Amino acid sequence: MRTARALQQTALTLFAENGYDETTTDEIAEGAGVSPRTFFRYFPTKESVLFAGSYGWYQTFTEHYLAQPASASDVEAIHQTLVDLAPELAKRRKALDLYEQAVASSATLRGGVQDHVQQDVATLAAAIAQRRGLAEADESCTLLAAIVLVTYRRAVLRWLAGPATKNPRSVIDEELKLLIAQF
Amino acid sequence: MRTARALQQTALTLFAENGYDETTTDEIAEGAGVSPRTFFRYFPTKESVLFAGSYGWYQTFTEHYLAQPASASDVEAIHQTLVDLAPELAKRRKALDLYEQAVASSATLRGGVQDHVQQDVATLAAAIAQRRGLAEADESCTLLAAIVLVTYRRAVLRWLAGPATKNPRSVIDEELKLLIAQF
DNA sequence: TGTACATCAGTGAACGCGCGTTCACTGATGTAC
DNA sequence: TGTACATCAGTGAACGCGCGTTCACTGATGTAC
Repeated sequence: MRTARALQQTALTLFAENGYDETTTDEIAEGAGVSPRTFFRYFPTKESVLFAGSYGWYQTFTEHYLAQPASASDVEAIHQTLVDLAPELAKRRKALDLYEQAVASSATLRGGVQDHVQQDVATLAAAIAQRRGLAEADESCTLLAAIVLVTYRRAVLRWLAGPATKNPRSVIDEELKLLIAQF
Repeated sequence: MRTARALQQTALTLFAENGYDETTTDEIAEGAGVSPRTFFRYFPTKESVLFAGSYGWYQTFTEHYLAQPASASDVEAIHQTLVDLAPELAKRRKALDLYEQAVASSATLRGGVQDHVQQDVATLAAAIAQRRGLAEADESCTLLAAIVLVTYRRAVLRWLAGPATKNPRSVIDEELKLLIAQF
């Protein structure tokens, strides 16, 4: 497992520095101090080394979301949940920054990200449905989930683009405010 | 140019039928009745054969959008514009259907689509800014553009999933209604 | 009308490259008795 | 304490595959004069 971690770290750094397409699996293996063949012992594809271990975020989202007071509207509850989780986000800033640099470097990766986002939309939609007292997510829940994720992702990218000292909370507040003001 | 068209048509059909990753450039060339080498005379990459010629939509969008009455809100004006262009959309249903089947078959393609969507977001944001009397798009314009495109893409996919006889307008109306009801 | 030349769509062959697979191996660590 | 065996991380070599490139060519069509 130490080797797997080393491969992931090396890959993340090289992808961010030199670009995903410009980085070969051989280079990653070399950087991690193992033979080229060993890479494929741990990761079935080149892409999977980047996405491994990026789960769990939206599970904790669901927990916090369902704990919001019933008096809050859906959008208010989502907003408050994102604010609750902002400190957690701040902790992961460095890794997220490398990750987004890697993603920015390659259309292939953006495809993979999109697939993960679709998963997250489904998770979020299920949480919204549950809070609304529905058995399962309908089109309305899914639409809201998709919109929220677009907005949230924008907030994260804007936060990463700014100074490292800035709190993510203020960007999240601002983005949500912009969202509500559209209607 | 006849050859280019033949390659595009063949590619679209093969991608939709057998999947993008499972289709080789050699097969496309063979289907179009030319040698394998000829494919790369017309398209620099395999991906580009799918995206070639999918421009212009958002230019006509901008025209119609700016012609909406000033009394309409941004969202109302966008809604009306999409309704205006619905017949145009209906005409292209067959091609769009194949295109979306192809996209659904491959993560690589979804990456390319995402890049095009980002272009469209910028175009749309510029149009919104213009209608608002701004010199250039600010964060608010870009956010609205991104949200609208997510919503519109959902509408198109839902329309394609339904019976071929159905008018896209009703799905667009419904989706926009769902959007507004969230706030 | 005929000759010379230019242009341009399409071809053939060979190759580089990087991902991912297959098969058989080494060498360290642990476990049974 | 020592021997036999199992397990498992990591390796080496060779290969298939498909994208995309490079270089030199053919053969049809058009144009100049």
